[in-house]
Amino acid sequence: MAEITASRALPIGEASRRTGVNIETIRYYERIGVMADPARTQAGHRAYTLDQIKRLAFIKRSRELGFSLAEIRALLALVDAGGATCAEVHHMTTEHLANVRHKIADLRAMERVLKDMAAECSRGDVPECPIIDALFDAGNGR
Amino acid sequence: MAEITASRALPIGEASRRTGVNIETIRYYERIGVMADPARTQAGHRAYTLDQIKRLAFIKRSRELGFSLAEIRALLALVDAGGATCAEVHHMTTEHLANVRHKIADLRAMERVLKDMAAECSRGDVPECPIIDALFDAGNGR
DNA sequence: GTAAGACCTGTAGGTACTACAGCTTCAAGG
DNA sequence: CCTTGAAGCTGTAGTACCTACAGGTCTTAC
Repeated sequence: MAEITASRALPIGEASRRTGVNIETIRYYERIGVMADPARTQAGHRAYTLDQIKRLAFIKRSRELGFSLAEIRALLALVDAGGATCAEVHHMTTEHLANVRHKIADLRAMERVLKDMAAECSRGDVPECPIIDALFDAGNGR
Repeated sequence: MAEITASRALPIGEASRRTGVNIETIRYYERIGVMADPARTQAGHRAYTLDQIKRLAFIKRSRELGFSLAEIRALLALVDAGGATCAEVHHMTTEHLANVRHKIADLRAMERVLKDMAAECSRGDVPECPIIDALFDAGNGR
């Protein structure tokens, strides 16, 4: 539907549908300056070009990969400056990758402890619980 | 210092030092009702008992394991009610564990994609970057 | 006595949204 | 032509979990 290039300016609802980004979120991105202000119709409705929708999709994709809006802003600035060298982008990506790996390590440490705690629990209908004890004692044990 | 049991009421700074919880955070926990209001000195300074400090350590430990404050509130309510059955606590823990594992899976998916993107990048001093392309195209490709 | 440090309250900011309220505009049917 | 419902608009407030002031009081050590 509306695959013909003639459809130059799309309303926000269509932008949302095409990118999967919530309408309120699109307006939020505009407010904080991650998305440039789009053109407006006479009535004041936002009118998006296909390029702007591509940009929105870029943001979405980057968010899905865990980039912060600040990082995305920097990536887009690199793209816009034209002088986005591959090396710079690579640097940002590997930094972010290190971040993600750090988070994974943290979560895996949590996972281990939670698993062990749960394993020691009788699941019984009794008031004594080794999980609660563990939660209390770890603070003490230090 | 002050290791003798006679030290019954400790100021907030000492509570912070003993638990590793930031002073402002302790006050925040009090404000939102996760920590009960402590006794006060004549001057209005907070005076913590060792039990309250244990409770604070419990919250810290639980936060480190990724429990939300809402979950911690529920855990503490179970403890306080006295009827904290092991089964209930076990249920909350395994639910949270599932949550943690889900997050790990998400992050690992991110990690894979980021790693692959970075690997395809020449790191060169050139404006064409496969990372940027990937970020733009994935949104399109759907 | 005084000066540094610890404590107090209350408010604002940060991140990334989401959800209203209360209004205007557009599109289609009767 | 008019109405109705969907979609759009602005602006504000709420979510989670803190953190960081500002501007004051109190305690402690010299």
